[in-house]
Amino acid sequence: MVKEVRVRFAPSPTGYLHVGGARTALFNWLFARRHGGKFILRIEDTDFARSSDVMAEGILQGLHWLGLNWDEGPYFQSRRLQHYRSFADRLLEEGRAYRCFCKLDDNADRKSEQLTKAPQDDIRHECPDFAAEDSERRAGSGEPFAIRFKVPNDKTSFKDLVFGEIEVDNKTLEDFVLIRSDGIPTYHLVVVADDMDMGITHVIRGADHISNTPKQVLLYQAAGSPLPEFAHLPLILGPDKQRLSKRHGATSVMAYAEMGYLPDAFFNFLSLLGWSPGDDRELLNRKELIELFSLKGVGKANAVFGLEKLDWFNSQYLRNASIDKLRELALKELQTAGIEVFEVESLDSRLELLRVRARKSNDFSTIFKAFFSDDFDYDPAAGEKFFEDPKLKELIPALHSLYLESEEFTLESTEKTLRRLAEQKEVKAGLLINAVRVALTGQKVAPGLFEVMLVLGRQRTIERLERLGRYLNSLPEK
RNA sequence: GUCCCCAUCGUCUAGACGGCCUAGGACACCGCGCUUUCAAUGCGGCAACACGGGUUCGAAUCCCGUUGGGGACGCCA
Repeated sequence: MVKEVRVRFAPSPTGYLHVGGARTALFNWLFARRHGGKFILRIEDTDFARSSDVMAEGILQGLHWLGLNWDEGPYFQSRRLQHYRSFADRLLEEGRAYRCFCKLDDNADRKSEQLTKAPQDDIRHECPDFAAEDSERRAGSGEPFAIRFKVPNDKTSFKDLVFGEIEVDNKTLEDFVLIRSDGIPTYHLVVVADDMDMGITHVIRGADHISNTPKQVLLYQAAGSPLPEFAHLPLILGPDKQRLSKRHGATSVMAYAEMGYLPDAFFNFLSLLGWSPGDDRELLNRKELIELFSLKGVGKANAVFGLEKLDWFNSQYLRNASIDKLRELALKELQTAGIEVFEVESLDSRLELLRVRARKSNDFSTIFKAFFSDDFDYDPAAGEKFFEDPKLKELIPALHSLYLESEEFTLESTEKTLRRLAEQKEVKAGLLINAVRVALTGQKVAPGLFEVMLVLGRQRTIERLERLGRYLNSLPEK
């Protein structure tokens, strides 16, 4: 019997769930589902200063939105502090770690210093590894200390399922801190302790953790524990190939939810960032994705997060959504926008007309507002372009009365009526069509005009023509 | 600066064993058709193996170097 696959997503609640984190969570989820394993959620909140419950909540919300349900957790590291202490104490006893009595301030600016400092071969921590008795004595006297791991003089390597064999000389590793002087464990210690405790079989995370991995490998070895499999995912960059940041616009997953992207579309799009099924398929639902997912399909090169294709995916999902789903989406969007929808009973026919044209669900409350509410404005640019002709002042009322009086109101009849009028008045049908389009939809682009009429109904069509008539008359003479 | 990693169209990518690649698909873009507009759709087009050396009968695929990019170097995660 093969060991059950157990993977985890371990965000730190110091920010929202961002695109990169979501992709990591997504791959972990896919991998777990593919292998019938467990997807575990763990909140890495040992940085008390920067962590917050609000952020943790936001991350959970983002995962929910994407449909990334977890099987265990969320575990909060802040509630497991005792656990980590004993791990560190054991390393201390075994002489694999030592107390560091350096003053905190001495190290505060270490980072900036390091970047400007001349190259140095050995970046090993300067704090002496005191003799055991000495160390005990100082600790006993209440002197504050941190616990550092004693990096052995050797080389450390591990196999990465994506990047292959990676080896570093331990000389390039500092004696990193395991327990801070305030007693709180650091990242390296807690990840390893938890991953061991939770029986994580595959550590799937961003490539920014590659250079952290040797330190963690050392910890596994010190603990005498077998290594999990590691799989590092290439990073997601902004269009300028720089690390994705607020400069690039929205990086929070929930921001995409608010912009009107569908979770399924976002899910699909994200799945293809850094991974490929190996063939040309792109529109893949969750079930297919689960079946197809493999770490072998993960590429090594960083990927740029580009919005055009996301938009395309979204429009595809909008187009293919069931009418029930579409209605739910539109209603929700219109509600949040504070738009009161007329004739909800006949909503579906309008949605069917719009679905191929919609790119985001926000479109329903913006460019397609006139299909749901009588309270809409003419797009100024559209008016400028199509209301110019003075003949319209006569034509629109004429059309209005024709529609009012005609017996039928069908696709054919409405078109015939309009075209005949244009012919009689010796104007191009386009003149009327364009103006009427703006009258009915407020926009210069819309679905086929006569379909729009039908879907709005005779009554509304007439009312809107009337409205345009009044509007034209209110316009100052040229 | 040091260490690690990466490198196919503008973007996402296909490309197990080197020959099936005059490098495929998708998005975007540009034409044409359809058409009352836009979208959709049909057809067509533009567009890449970073560079230089090897290895080989043969390299996008292997090796080395160069250049470029990214990541990591915290008592952050």
